[in-house]
Amino acid sequence: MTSSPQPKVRVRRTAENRRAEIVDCARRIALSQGLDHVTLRSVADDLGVTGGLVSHYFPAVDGLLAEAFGVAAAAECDETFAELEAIDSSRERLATLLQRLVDSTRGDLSNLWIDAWHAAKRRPALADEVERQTEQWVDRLAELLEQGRDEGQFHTGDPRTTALRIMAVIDGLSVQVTQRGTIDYESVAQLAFRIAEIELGLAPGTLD
Amino acid sequence: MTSSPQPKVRVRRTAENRRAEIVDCARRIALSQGLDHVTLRSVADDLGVTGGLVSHYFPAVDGLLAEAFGVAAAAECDETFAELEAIDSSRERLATLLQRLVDSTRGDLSNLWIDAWHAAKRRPALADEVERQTEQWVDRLAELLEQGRDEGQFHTGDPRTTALRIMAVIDGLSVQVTQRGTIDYESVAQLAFRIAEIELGLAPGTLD
DNA sequence: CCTCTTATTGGTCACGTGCTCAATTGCTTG
DNA sequence: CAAGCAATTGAGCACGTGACCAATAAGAGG
Repeated sequence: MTSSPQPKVRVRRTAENRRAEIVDCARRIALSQGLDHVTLRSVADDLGVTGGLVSHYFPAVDGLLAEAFGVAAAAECDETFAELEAIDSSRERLATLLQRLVDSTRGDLSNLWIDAWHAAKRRPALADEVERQTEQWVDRLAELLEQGRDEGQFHTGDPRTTALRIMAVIDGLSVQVTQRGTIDYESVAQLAFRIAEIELGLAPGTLD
Repeated sequence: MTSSPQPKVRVRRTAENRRAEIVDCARRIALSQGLDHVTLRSVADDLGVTGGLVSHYFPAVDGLLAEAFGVAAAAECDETFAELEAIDSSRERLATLLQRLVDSTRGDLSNLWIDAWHAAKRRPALADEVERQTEQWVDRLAELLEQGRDEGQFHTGDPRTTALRIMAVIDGLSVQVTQRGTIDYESVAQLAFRIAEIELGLAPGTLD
């Protein structure tokens, strides 16, 4: 029994919807298979459309990669800080933040960031987005620290510098988890808490 | 004036020599243009030979990448620790080591490590080499710390854990310098010294 | 109902990648 | 000097990539 030649059912969407769908698909692929696997054809195939259509919305892949990375990174950042709003104490907000960033199940995101650091060298749009998302994390963390300082819970000279340092440790941690899995992970994860405590003049163990 | 058809002057080398030459060329390209640019043809062209010849010595590029990265990383590690041998005090040895790792002119190496972290996901041989080189750094640093502890200069529980943490900060620093250049670099660089001092029970500023 | 915009197709092009292989040619050894 | 081994060539294959473009049809507006 041969199927009768199916008359192409073209689903025609609004430009807005289609574009969003493409970005979301790219984001999903980036998180599950790596940023390298986000390609005109992989996205098109996944969506059941033509490569040319993806090209229509994103004349250069660079733009698609940038946007896919952007939404993925921004989503994590937004979610994380949204969770914190329910917490009263600045100290506990920071503790929760670190706890989340140190979670070894964050592997997908860690991998994504490493992919982005690597690919950004030859993709200007992605490089811009990486910088933007990095700024976002540092700024919001610095804001949290400043708030805690104003409440008298933290003692830090420049909140931004401290935020920068904490994020640098998180980056090192990302490398750790992607390269060696969870081996030796605890040892390094504790470093994040320790450095935060020291930078903020807190007693050891305050943030665990 | 057209040059007369040069009768192919084939330079025929011993297998050993040629192999070493190939690896060295790959290393050079990896450091100057990134690991991605190390390809059968790029190496072959640089050497004035055929792609097939490179393939002859390295049946799979994975192996070539691994070896190129290996020699580059090992060279830095060896040189670094060789420099330290002339120094008497463990404390000064560590200070010099950190000073060197924190140097922002280390950009080529930082880039190489990031390339390697990224590519290792799909290249088993490279992944092994990355692990090996990482071990190498951690082990030798741990050895230095242990020695210092025996001399009564450092106070650390587990030297290996401390070494792991210091190297994690260096990794974070590598990301910093490759992504944002030297902006905010000093702030993060100091973190390396600070964390080392704290882990080893040294007074702040001892290592600068 | 007709028209016009544009989302969408399908096919193609040029390029770079890793890898293969038979055919050469230089060197070494008997 | 002859023979054989192995370094080296040169050409080609299969594949995946980003990009391009003319043709088509769905939907919106007059």
